[in-house]
Amino acid sequence: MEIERCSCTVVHEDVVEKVKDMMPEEERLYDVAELFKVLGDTTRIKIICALFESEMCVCDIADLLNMSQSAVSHQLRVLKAARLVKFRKEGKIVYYSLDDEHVKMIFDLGLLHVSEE
Amino acid sequence: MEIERCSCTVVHEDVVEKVKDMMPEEERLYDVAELFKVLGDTTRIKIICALFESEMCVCDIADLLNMSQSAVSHQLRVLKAARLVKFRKEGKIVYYSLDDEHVKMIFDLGLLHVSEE
DNA sequence: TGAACATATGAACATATATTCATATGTGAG
DNA sequence: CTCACATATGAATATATGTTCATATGTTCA
Repeated sequence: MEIERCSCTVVHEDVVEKVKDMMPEEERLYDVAELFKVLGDTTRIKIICALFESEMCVCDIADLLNMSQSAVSHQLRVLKAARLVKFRKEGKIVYYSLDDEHVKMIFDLGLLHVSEE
Repeated sequence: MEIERCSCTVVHEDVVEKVKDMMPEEERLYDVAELFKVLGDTTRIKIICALFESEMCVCDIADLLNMSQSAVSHQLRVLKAARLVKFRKEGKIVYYSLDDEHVKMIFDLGLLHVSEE
């Protein structure tokens, strides 16, 4: 028993077929969405934006954003999982920096989009 | 009475100051995060990806993604609010297409990032 | 005008997620 | 070894958000 999803009778089947062939794999699309989801949070965008300028330790970031150390650490974890930031340890201090060159480009394009008009 | 946000004593004040000067306005960062949040959903990414290939009506999209017309319409509303898609009406059919050239570039960079290794 | 249909929308519900709080881990200094 | 400190993490809570269901809007055609 099939669930009726599209009640419309006039579907442009040729278009749908053509598009279906061109669509990347489901998993790829999921991963891309996941990446943008990570970028889609004010706190994380601020962290990334800060790291454009300089590597920073967790305390620096917490101080800059006026947030708790814990909250920052949690978000750095998410950024790290998305391979957006990397870190180096110097004694007990952990310095975070950007892991990727694309991020700057993606961010700039995003900024451009929201800045238009 | 001030809430203690960063309990750390060793903050690199010079770095924090320098970064603070370089940070875009709070509002801009909020908008950028908002844009990526819109891109950060599987359904919406699929819709955008489909529209790379061709304009489509709501029914086409619902059929392609095997989703309800209502769910698709709700998501198109979000995409429209973010100025990512535009539409034209032809009788009772509404055709959606991409509103922006950046989106393709942003998407491709995202795809590149998640495709690496 | 009225029926059929494509799309939009509001409310409700279920799920995801960001921050807080408490605490654990790991490192350097004495 | 022990204390102080920078960071990480788990559980809990509050909030945001995607989909469904029911229904409204608007257009075409008879």
